[in-house]
This record gives sequence, C-alpha cells and structure tokens, in this order.
Amino acid sequence: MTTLEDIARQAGVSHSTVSRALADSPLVNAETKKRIQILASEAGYQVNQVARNLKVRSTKTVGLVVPEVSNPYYPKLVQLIADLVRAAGYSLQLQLSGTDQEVESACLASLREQRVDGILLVSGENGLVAREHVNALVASGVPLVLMGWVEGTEHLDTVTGDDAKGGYALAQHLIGLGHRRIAILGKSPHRGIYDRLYGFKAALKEAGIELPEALQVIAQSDAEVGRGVAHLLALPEPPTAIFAYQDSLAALVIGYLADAGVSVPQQMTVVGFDNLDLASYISPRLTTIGGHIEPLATQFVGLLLERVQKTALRELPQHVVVTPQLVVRKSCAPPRNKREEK
Amino acid sequence: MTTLEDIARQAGVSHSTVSRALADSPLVNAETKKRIQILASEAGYQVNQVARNLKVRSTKTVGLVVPEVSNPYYPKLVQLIADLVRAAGYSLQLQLSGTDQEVESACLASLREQRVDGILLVSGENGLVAREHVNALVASGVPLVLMGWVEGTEHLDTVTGDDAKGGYALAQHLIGLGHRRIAILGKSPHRGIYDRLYGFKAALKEAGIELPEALQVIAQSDAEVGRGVAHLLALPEPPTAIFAYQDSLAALVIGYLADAGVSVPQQMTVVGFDNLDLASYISPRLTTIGGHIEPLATQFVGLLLERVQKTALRELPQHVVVTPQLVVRKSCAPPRNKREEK
DNA sequence: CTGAAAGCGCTAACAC
DNA sequence: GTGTTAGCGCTTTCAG
Repeated sequence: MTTLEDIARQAGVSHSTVSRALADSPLVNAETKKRIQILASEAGYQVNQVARNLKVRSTKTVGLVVPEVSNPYYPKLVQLIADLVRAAGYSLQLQLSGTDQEVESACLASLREQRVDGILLVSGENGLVAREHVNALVASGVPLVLMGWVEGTEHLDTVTGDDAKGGYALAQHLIGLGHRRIAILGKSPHRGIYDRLYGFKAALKEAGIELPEALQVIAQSDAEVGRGVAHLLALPEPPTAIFAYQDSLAALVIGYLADAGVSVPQQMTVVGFDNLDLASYISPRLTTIGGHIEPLATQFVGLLLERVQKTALRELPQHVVVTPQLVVRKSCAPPRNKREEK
Repeated sequence: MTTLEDIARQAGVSHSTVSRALADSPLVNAETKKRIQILASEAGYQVNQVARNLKVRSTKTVGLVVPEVSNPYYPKLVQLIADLVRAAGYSLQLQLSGTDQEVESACLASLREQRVDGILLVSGENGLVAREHVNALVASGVPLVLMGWVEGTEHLDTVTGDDAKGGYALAQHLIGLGHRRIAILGKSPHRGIYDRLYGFKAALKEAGIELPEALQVIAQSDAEVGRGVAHLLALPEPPTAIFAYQDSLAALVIGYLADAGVSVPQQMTVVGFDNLDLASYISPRLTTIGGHIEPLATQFVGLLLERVQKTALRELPQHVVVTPQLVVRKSCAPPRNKREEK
C-alpha cells in the first residue's frame, strides 16, 4: 500500500508537503502541488483514513442502528438516511440490532469503539432496552439521536411520528364510511406501536363505537394472522373492517381473506399503516397512513449532523414529532349493510 | 475519552500491561489482570479501534456495496449477509452505489481508504461499470468477491444464480399447465437479468412456442407496467400467462390486472422471479423462482472470508453458481380455453 | 513555501 | 511478569 512517504520520495519532497498538496492547501507552491497530485494519482495513492482518523480525531462516519432490514419498513428508512448522510459527506456504518437487547448493546459498543462521529439509533419494536448503554454514550459526549418512542428519554434528542394522530385519522375514515364493527389486528402492542392503536381507539370511543375483546386480535407470526382472520370471519357478527396496524400485516390479511373467499374492499375493508412501497403494489392498493417516513429521516440526520458539527454550545434536547397523513386508496368501501340500506 | 494510559496510571502499571490485560494475555499476572479489567470496565473504557486498526493493519470490517435497498430484493440479501458477517466477528460497512457508476466508484474508493479487509460487491442492474476500479482493487490485493453476472470477470471470485435454469423451469411450468400464448414483461434486460429471459425463451422454443414482439413488453417504471398490461389485454389474441421477471413487477402486474377486472389466476396466470417475502404475502400468492438468495449470500461471504483469512496462497478465482428452484403457489392455472375443453 | 518533529492510541518486540 | 520503545500513516504546529 503506497503511503505519503512513498510519493514524497518520488517527488523529492517531504511527506508533509505531500500531505498539504493532496489537501489542496494554498500553502504549497502551485507547480509542486500539481506535480505531486499527478504523481499520487498515477501511483494510485489513497489516503489511509484510519491513520488520518486517528490524527484528526474524527471519522466522518455516522453509525446507524436499526433492528433489521428484512421488515420492509426499515429499508425504506435506511435508504433515505443513507442518501442524506452521503450527501453530507459522511459514511454510514450500519448495524443491525435484531430483536435482542444484547445485540443492540454490542452494536452501540462497536460503534463507539469505532469512534463514529454520531449515532442514529432506531429503537426496536420492543422499545429500547440498552438504556444504560445509551446513557453512557450520551454522557461520554457522543452525539446520538433516537427514533421511536421510548420511555424516559426526555434528555435525548428524539424524532417520532405522531402515530396517535395517524390512528385517529384512520378510524375517522372508517367511521365516515359507515363502519361500526371494526377489528384491529397486529403484533402485541409494544411501545413503538402503541400510539397508533391509542389514537385509533380514541376515535372509536368518541364516536361511541365499542371495541370488544373478540375484535382485537394479537398475531405475532404469519400463521397467527391467518388464524386471527379465520377467527374474525367465524364470529357471529364479524367485523366489516380490519385495521392491521402495519402495512405488511394488512397485505397478509388481504391474502388470508382471499383464501376464505372474502374480497377486499367489497366484502371487507382493510387498512394498514406506514404507506410502504408494498401498499401501492398489492391489490387492492392499500389505504393507509403515510408521509411520515421522509420527514422523519430528514429530521433524524439533520438533528444528528447539527450536533456533530457544532462542537460548541450543547443545547437542550430536541424532540421532533412528525404528523402523518391519511392516504386513501382502494382497500376501503362502505360496509355491506350500509350500501344495501341506500 | 479514556485511554490505555489513563487506566494505566490509575492501576499504577504501564500502558502495555493494560493492553495485555485487556487482551486477556496469559503473560500478565492473574491478579493484576483482574484488577485492571475491573478498573477499565468501571472507567467505561472502550478500545479505540481506529488506533488499534492502524497498528494491527486490519479493520475486521468488510465493505458491502449494493445498488440500493429500496428495491426489496436487496434488503433480503443485506440482512443475510449482515448476519453472516457479524457471526464471523466482522463489522459491515454498507455502501449504496445507486444506479450511477460514479457513485459506485466512489463507494469502492471510500472502502479502500477505510482499509476494509475485504469487499463484497453486488453488481448493479446495468452490470458493473467501475471495472477499472475493481481491477485496481484486486491488483492491490484487497480481497473482493462479486455477485452478479458481469462480462469479463473470469479473473474475479464470483457468485451468481443460475437464472437461466430458473427461467427455463418457469417456462416449463407454464407450458405444462397448457399455456401457449405467454407474455414477458419487465425492465429492459440488462446483463443482470438477461439470463432468466434466456432460459425462459429457450424452453418456449423447445416446445415450439412463438414469442412474438407484441408479447414482449419493456416497462421501466410503474406507470409503464400499467400501460404494458393494458397493451397486452387489448391485443386481438391476448396472452393467457405473463412472466414478470421480478417479483415486485409481478405484484404490480396483478394489481393492474385487477384494475382491469382480470382476476389471477382464473383469467390470467402470472409468475415472478426471486421469491421475495412479498411473493408470499400478496394475493394470490405468487408462483416464482426461489431458494437461491440464501445460498448465494452464504457463498458470497464464505468466499470472501476465506480470502480475507488465509493471507497465504492465493488460489485461482472461484466461480460459484447457485441453482434456484421453482416455487409453486397460487398465481397459476391452466388457460381458460384448456379448461373449457375438458 | 517547505521541512522537521511531535503525537493521535494502540500493539508487539525487546529488554530487564 | 512488566516496562520501555518503536512505530502504524497521517496532520499540524513550529521553525526556518
């Protein structure tokens, strides 16, 4: 691997001159600079960032920890973040924390050892657990911003979507369509997802609509979604609409409904949440809540880079919240009885 | 940031002893070792990997460059790779090369500057373009393995799926079902995807089935897929089956067919390629070609780590090819006329 | 404008 | 067993 020294020798100058020349410093004679630059590029020289980083005490790298990338929500986020980070001239160190809190800790530790300039932490579905780790990190002055709701993080910079508002809008939409018997279906509501249910339920309550236990199904796996759908259909009085509180779940629900010969939206209304790409390529196209991911990503890296770049005054922790929008597509219709009434 | 020196001072020993103790070297007295370890953990000491890397001339990091992560094919791959890499004790440096060859070059350059121990390069859809860069890398001895078909890479380690075989199997399946009028639809076939078409066409030819121009539609965007579907349906003699040579395209096709009131598989058979997760959660569940991604990922990182770890004898370039399987689900049926004949 | 020298934090001979 | 020393390759004073 060629070093500064190597090309310094070739150019007959000292390695510091080469360093300056390659940094395009005005302190070096234009001609020698040119000469050195040419020499370097001919030799295929590339700075050794690890040496450079050691010296300048910065890596121009931000760490991103997300739970996984096989759940389609995250890739969308990662792509946006990656583009923003790159645009700002930083590299991205991606860590997948899985669902395991130990792995999350390990990720954080690794990033710190790597001396990344800042950390973007997306809380897992079970809420963040590596709290001590995070606190230690913050205490040690590493800029960190958190995405997702986690209890007791007022002292941290955070960005979150206003899921409650989204859930509320969704419920209102269904109610407006005439639905009164509405089911909800999804994974057990951990903190990350609790709010969308909260808002949804609030709207139902306001409208005086009951949400009996029988219409609330918890499904942790694909197979359980299938069983849940079967359960709902077998009810003496089945729902006319289902709120699957993640788009991928909604897609699954639509599939199981089709298996049972129930068509969407004619015989059943289904709505999701997040407006992932899949929402627009499944059929019927999904009515959902969206538009939050992009601003979330922007604020996420914006906030971090602000912290990273101004080494000076450390201000109060910021809490950004982004309001999502209702996205109306094709998966909803008035309930059957309503239509017949007309 | 606490350093070895800091805790050496606290422990009243030299920094090298601390270094040894933390590396759990047997060369240091058991008691002092214990004492140092405790001290270090209390102080929240974390090695400075950048200093360490500089010294040991290795980063225990591998670079992964993929075009993007918003196309659902890649996240699946990235997840698998990330898990394998982590399991082997390496970190992952993710770079998104986009569709732009300049960006790809920049990614490669950045990884090299970062002094990653090896590079996993997934060729973009347009085939790899940063050839000079890749050659330079290989010449400079950085282990690199390439995923995806690219011309003139016999001198590189590569892993590829046998897409031709997959395409062939798919066509045979359709033919077996009785289809004779079959359309293909997808992006303009660059090298990365050419083979699946090649195999598909070969099977048609063998069976004496024509594939007129009118049944070959190129669609670069979502909207064009819609137009393509409309075009096919408007044909005097429309196809009875459509091969959309990427799962996400197939999903889109199914959606547009639904818009036109054409149901799958009753009125139209649709098949995809890759068996992404979405293939099993859209409805109808998609018949496709799958099972290649996992072995591809395994071989990909296996090959790289082999190269990275044995600094000794550099063997001949390896070319691994993985054979995919037909995955039969619900999106195919015999063509209408056939069924009526019975 | 350029060179000499120091030092980032660590590991690994090499002494003792 | 432990300390001393010498770098890894780079940036950046500080002198000239």
